[in-house]
Amino acid sequence: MNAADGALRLENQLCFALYAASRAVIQAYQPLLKPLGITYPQYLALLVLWEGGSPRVGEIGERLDLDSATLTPMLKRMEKQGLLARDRQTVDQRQVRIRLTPAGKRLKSKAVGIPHTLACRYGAESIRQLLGLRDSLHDLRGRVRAGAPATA
Amino acid sequence: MNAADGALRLENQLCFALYAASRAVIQAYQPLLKPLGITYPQYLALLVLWEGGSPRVGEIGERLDLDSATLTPMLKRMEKQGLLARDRQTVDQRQVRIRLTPAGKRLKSKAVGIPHTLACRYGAESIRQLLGLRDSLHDLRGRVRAGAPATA
DNA sequence: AACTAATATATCGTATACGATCTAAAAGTC
DNA sequence: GACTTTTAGATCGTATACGATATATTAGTT
Repeated sequence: MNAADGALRLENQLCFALYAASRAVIQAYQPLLKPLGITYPQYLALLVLWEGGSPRVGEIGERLDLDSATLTPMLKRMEKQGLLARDRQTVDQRQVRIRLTPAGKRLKSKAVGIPHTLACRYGAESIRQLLGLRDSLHDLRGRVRAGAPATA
Repeated sequence: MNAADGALRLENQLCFALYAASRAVIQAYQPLLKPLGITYPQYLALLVLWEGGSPRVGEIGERLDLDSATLTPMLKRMEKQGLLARDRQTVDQRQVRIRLTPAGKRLKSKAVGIPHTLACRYGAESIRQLLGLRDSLHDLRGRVRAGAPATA
């Protein structure tokens, strides 16, 4: 019943609110992604690829904040599903470019309705609120990451 | 370049803002949790246990939104580390109660400073903003979960 | 009491995450 | 040009998540 109890209470933690909300939203995507045969992280990778171009593994990683330890196996699974191809470059043989197959490109048309469907499921009073929340989260991420390097 | 492109742009997605911010914040916890020898989900379970009592696996799961498939292995790891004990009840042999060992209780004193340290790392202009963000996230989680049952 | 339904965990399989390390190739240096 | 450093991915080990199923036990029904 001391002061620390309030500070350590689960529901008071911003981190838990984030963790729980993130998982809840990802679960809300499941019924929409299952018909497409993809997982939520795969959907994020496809969002990057649908924007065009043939990014390298590392470029996708920069967008999603994921490293090759996560991306390489995931991209290989997507390759096996026929959604994309992984081409090791000849100019710089360290690099691997990712490009969508026709099947991967076709999925985009099936996905266009997803953001709107989810926006409805968010059930917010106003879109503006959701946009504000989104921007606050991007800000928070930036501040937390900025504070990360102990050498700064 | 049609309207759908904006809707499918990665940075426009609230879900991605959540996903990325959640992972960034969890990573910010790592340097603080490593000295305690625990992971972030284990820290969340300890927050529940430090509140007192000997909750069942399912009760911890209700608080954290996690099921036994995730909790049972995690709690077993924590048991092996000597942080807690898993007692199958004799009254109802299906139930397993979790109670902290002295070592598990001692960890609390090492953790009391963590929320404050993180609050600083969030680098927000005001605490009020962070509290507002936290509450918005809890609201969002409630709305998304409420919309989940397709039979409702 | 025998049978059925519901409940509480546990287990299994698959897919992330991520720190640490490995490998190969490119870049920089003397 | 041989040597060192850096870089891009890949691999390994461990720890979550979570849908699906299994197991054991209790509750409910007739």
